[in-house]
This record gives sequence, structure tokens and C-alpha cells, in this order.
Amino acid sequence: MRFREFEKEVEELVARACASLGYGEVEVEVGPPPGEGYGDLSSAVSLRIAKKTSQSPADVALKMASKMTEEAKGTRYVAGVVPHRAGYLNFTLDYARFSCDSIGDILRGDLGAMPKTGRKVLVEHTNVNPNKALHIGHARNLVLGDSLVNVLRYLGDDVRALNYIDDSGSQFADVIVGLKFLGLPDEAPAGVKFDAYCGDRIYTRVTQEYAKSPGLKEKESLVLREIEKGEGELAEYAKKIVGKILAAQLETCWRLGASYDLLNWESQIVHSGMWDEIFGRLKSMGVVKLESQGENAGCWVIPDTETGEQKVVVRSDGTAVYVAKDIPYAAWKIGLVGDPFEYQVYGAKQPDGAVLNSTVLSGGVKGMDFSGADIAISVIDVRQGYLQKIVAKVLDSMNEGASKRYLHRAYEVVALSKATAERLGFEVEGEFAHMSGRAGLYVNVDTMLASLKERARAETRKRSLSETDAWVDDVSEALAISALRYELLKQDPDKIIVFDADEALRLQGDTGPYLLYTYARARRILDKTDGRPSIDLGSAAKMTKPQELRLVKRMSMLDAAASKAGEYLSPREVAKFAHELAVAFNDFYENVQVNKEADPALRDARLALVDASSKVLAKSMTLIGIPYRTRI
RNA sequence: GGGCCCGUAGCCCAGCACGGAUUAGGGCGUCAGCCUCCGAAGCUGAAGAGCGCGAGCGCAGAUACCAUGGGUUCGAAUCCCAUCGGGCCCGCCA
Repeated sequence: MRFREFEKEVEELVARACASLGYGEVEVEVGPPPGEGYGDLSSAVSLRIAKKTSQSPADVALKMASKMTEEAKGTRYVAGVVPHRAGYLNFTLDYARFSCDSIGDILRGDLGAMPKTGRKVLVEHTNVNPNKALHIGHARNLVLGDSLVNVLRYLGDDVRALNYIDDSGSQFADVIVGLKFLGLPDEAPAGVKFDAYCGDRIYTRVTQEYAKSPGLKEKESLVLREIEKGEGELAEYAKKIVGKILAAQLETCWRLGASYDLLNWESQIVHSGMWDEIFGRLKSMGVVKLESQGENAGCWVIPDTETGEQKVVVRSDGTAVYVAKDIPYAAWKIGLVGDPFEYQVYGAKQPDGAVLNSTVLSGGVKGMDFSGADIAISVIDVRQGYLQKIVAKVLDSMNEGASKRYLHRAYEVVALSKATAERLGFEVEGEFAHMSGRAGLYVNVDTMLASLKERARAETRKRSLSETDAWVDDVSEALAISALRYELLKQDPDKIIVFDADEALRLQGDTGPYLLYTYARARRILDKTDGRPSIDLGSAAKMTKPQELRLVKRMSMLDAAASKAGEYLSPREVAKFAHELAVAFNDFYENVQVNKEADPALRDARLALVDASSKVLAKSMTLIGIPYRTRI
């Protein structure tokens, strides 16, 4: 987008000035000025040069500015260079030209999406154990991962979204225990989703029963063994149940706007033989060794040379531990092993129309080009950091530098506020309580969305008395999704989100609905006009109000926000951008008349600005998976 | 014992990645305003970041201010070290 071009011009000006004034190689950096009245872009190079050459920063700035003023005339967007007495160089934008170009680009459909990079990226996210409904902690994972997928695609990467299903773990096995050995029905009661039924009524129940009757716990290992074997009546039954749970979970995922390209199954990774191959290689390379003494005697371990500790990877009974299932998956992703899988269409329609595939061990097609990515990103909560590090270390030992291509996007958990946890019937000592699926302490996404939707519905109905119920329903759904996604995305991933049910129901202030409202406001202007959005250099020059200029400038920074999001694997940069753009638009809206403007050329230019900025807002919302409506 | 993360107004957060220009921004809440004017899910203003008390004032203000104390620097909310408080991880569970 055009702001980046302006930046480049400024960087070149500065670099040339440094060279011609004999300052030598200086790292040119430009950034946003601290506030208005300091131009549109600033550079502190003069401070650095002053230090190097022991001159006063103001003098350096003055010299450089006078050098650049002449050259600036040859640029497209740099209107002027102003030295500041503190030693900064401030550059101002030629707004007429800039507005004309920026708005023109966007109206022609150029929203800053980048050309293909050729980089193949896998993003693994969601990964909910198939034994319960998604709770709001899972939603944080999904929102982060799904938004990241969108952002990276916008940045030109070839991205596949992966969802890993742990269908051979104890959490899932416990559901089978409940169904098979506690005699619980394998149909959910009317009105209850199957995933919620399994999580809320079976899994928690089985956990309680384990405490009461120790014999039952043996059934868990029986189920695990049968599942691992992969054949027989119990295994077939488990397969059927996992499919039902997954289908219910995916409904929620899709409702949240996520979509996936591939489902990976833990059971298939185990059966694929990848681990045996990798294990063999690790043995011959001496990365793992058979411990002969101490408490790990009889186990294959990875020694940590720094701490002297060991991580067991194969138990003394010969079975592989959890990380040993993660290692082949990771190696498969970045192409350190051959692709043993075949692929089949999973057969359900996703919201964005993308085809969802599933791995199979036989009966599918080969060579779907999922494995062997340049970069693999795993969105997994911070508690798995240690294990992810071990995985990365093993990858490095298989292939020098491999861990640079295997990235863990960690994020902190979602906890429940004291008030919310207590309302669920739990006693809380501190300020908040960690969720626990086992204990039944969590807030399901579907439940939360239902509450949000009801609140949104009441508000929407109040404002639109003559609309149909279907319309109100659609809008309320969009508001509910936006509220939840924005809430989970806007906060720093390193910080725990303390979720408070009341607080989260807010539809005002810095929320998702603010974005929808702003978009609808903008579209309203375009609906109500007789004019046509159009712009040329002459009409662009008539837009001189600070609110107009701020809006144009902000709008042209979407690509910069997305780049930052991609660089730091942090899509909330886009959420922040969307919010800032919405603020800029509302400021414009309150202070600048569009349809009442008497000068038709200026009116049309403003219409063009409204059209363009609303398109950018919509695009930024799409990147973070927030739906928008022309009216709400 | 080892490691990771967090600590910014009553509450929640942004700013920290690359140290700089100032009133350290925003939301919630509180108080006061704005719909004969393109949608009030919006916007504007005030109070709120140190100390004291009769809670509104007073004291500060070459400046005090981002948990506390040091350090680096011409310059620190931002970098480094230590300390305190909170959370998490370190299993032949997954």
C-alpha cells in the first residue's frame, strides 16, 4: 500500500543525504512521529550521527534537511522535510497525491495482499481432545491459529491449516469407558450437542467413578490398548464415537469461522511406522540411548547435555511416550521423513468452501503435498513449551537447523474469574481459577455464544423493530462471533485471560461489535447518497481536514500491520489495526459531512474515502475472522 | 532445585521486539454533556498514575510517574542484574 512507498522514499532520501554529507554507513530507520504536528514520518538518524561525529543533533538535522529538501521534489509523496530542534527529521506527506493514489488503489480492489512468496507453511491449531465440547480456552487457540492462517495467506504464503485429533489418548478413552463400562447411553439427550454431552456428563462422571472404584481405571488401559491395536469391536466402536464427537466440535469451529485443510489423527501417526523409522535413525545417531541404571533403567532416553537430566522416550515395556508421537508428526511436517499417508476428502462443507481432507492409512489418494513444508507453526498453549523444545531439539539432531523451521506459537491459558467460577459452583482461593475439564470447571464456547447472541439479539431487535427474525438472528450471530473472537485475540498472548462471563458480554467500547457498527455506519453513508465515489488529484486536494487525512493515512497501513503480525506470528496486530481504523473512521464521521457537502467534487472524493476505508476495515476484519454486515 | 511468563489509574488492557521529541494512550466504571443534523452499539469533556488528611482540598512538582532496588546511557515504562508478588512447566500421564 502507498504508505509503505512513502516510507521507502523517505528511507532513500535519508540514505542519500547521509552518503553525500559523508556520514558513511548509517542504519536508516523511520517511524511514526510521537504525535501530530511532527509530520507524517520521523527519523532519528541525526541523533545517531550527532553522537558519532560529536556534533549537535539539531545541526545535523538542519544540514540533512536542507540537503533533502531539493531532492524531495523528485519524489512522489514526500512534500517536505522539517528538522526539529530536538534533532529529529520530520517528513510530511503530499496528501493530495497520496489520497488520490491510495483511494484509487483500494477502489480498484487492491487491498494490499502480497504476491506469492512460494513459501509453504503449515499451521496446526485447535487440536481439541475428542472428548468434550470446545471451551473458551480452546477458542483462544482456534482464534489465534485461524487468524494467523488468514494473515499469512494475505502475506503471500501457501498456507495449510492442520487440526490434530488425539484419538488414542486417555481423555478420549475415558469417554469410551463411560459408554462401555458405566452403561451410559451413546446418544445425547434432545437439545444437547454430542460433544457437550461427552464432556459435561460422561468424562466428568468417569473421572468421579475412578476415584470411587479403582477397578474401573484398568478399563481405561484396556480401552487404550484396544484403540492402539486398531482393530476389534471396541476399536471400531471408538472410531464411530470419535467421529461423532469430532463432527460436533467442528460445528463449533466452523461457527467461529475457522476452517481447516487437513485432519491429522494421532492413531494413524502411531500406525504409520514413522516413529519406528525415526527411532532407528535416532538410535544409530546416538541421540537416544538405552539407560542401563538408575530410575530410568531399561528405558530409551534423550540425555540433556546441559542439565544432565534425561527425557524418557520409550518406556521399559517398549511403548512410546507422548513426545514420541509428537516427533514423527513434526518430522513429517517439515519433510524429515517420507509421507506415509493417503488422503481422503472429509466430506463436509466448511464456511469458506475450502475442502477438508483427512489422512487415511489406506484407500485414499497419495501425494497431496501436505508434508514437507518450509515452515511448520504449532499453536499450542504455553504449558507445552518444554515438550515442544524437546521436539525441536530432536529435529535439530536429525537435520541441522531444522528447529528454525518448526515454530511453537505459545499462548497463555484462559482462566475463569473468581465470580464466574463460583457461579459454576466452585470454591476459589485466589483471584481466578484455572479451567479443568476433568473437574467440570469450564465455560463452553457454545454456551458463551448463546448468551452473547441473546444479548445481541435484544439490542438488535430494539434498534430494528420492523426487521424479520431471520435478519435479526443473522446479525446477532455475527455480533456474538465478533465479540468472542475480538476478546480472545486483542490481548497479548503472553498474558492469561481472566474470563469473566459478565464482562465478556459487553457489546460496547473496545469490542468486536464496535468494528461491525463502524462498518455499518460507513455503508449507510454510501446507501444514502446520490453521488458516486470517485477521486482525482483535484478533488483529493480538497480533502484537507485532519480527520480526512488521518483516515487516509491509517487506511494505507493495513499491509504494514499484517506484515508485523506475520513477523511476530501475532495476528492481534491486525486486530489493533482494525480498531484504530474504526476509531479514525468514527472521528471522521463525527466531524466531516459527506452527503451534505455542497461541492460535488469534494463530496464524491469523501464518498470514495468512505468506500475505500470501509473496504479496508472489512478486509482487516476478515483477516481476524470477524464477520461484518452492511447493516446491523 | 532448574526453567518460562506476568506485574502500567478503582478494574481490564495498549505502549516494551529497534531506549529518545510529550499531557505514559485506550476501554470498563464514575461525573457532566451531544440525536429537528449521513445510525447514540457512537462522540465530546472532566476526574483518575506521587504524598497527606476532615475526601475536598492541601502539599508537591529542575519532573514526581509504569511492582521494588540497583546498573548501563547524554537519555529507561522500554535494555541488564537482583529482590518481592502472582501463574505455569520440569512423569516409564496424555
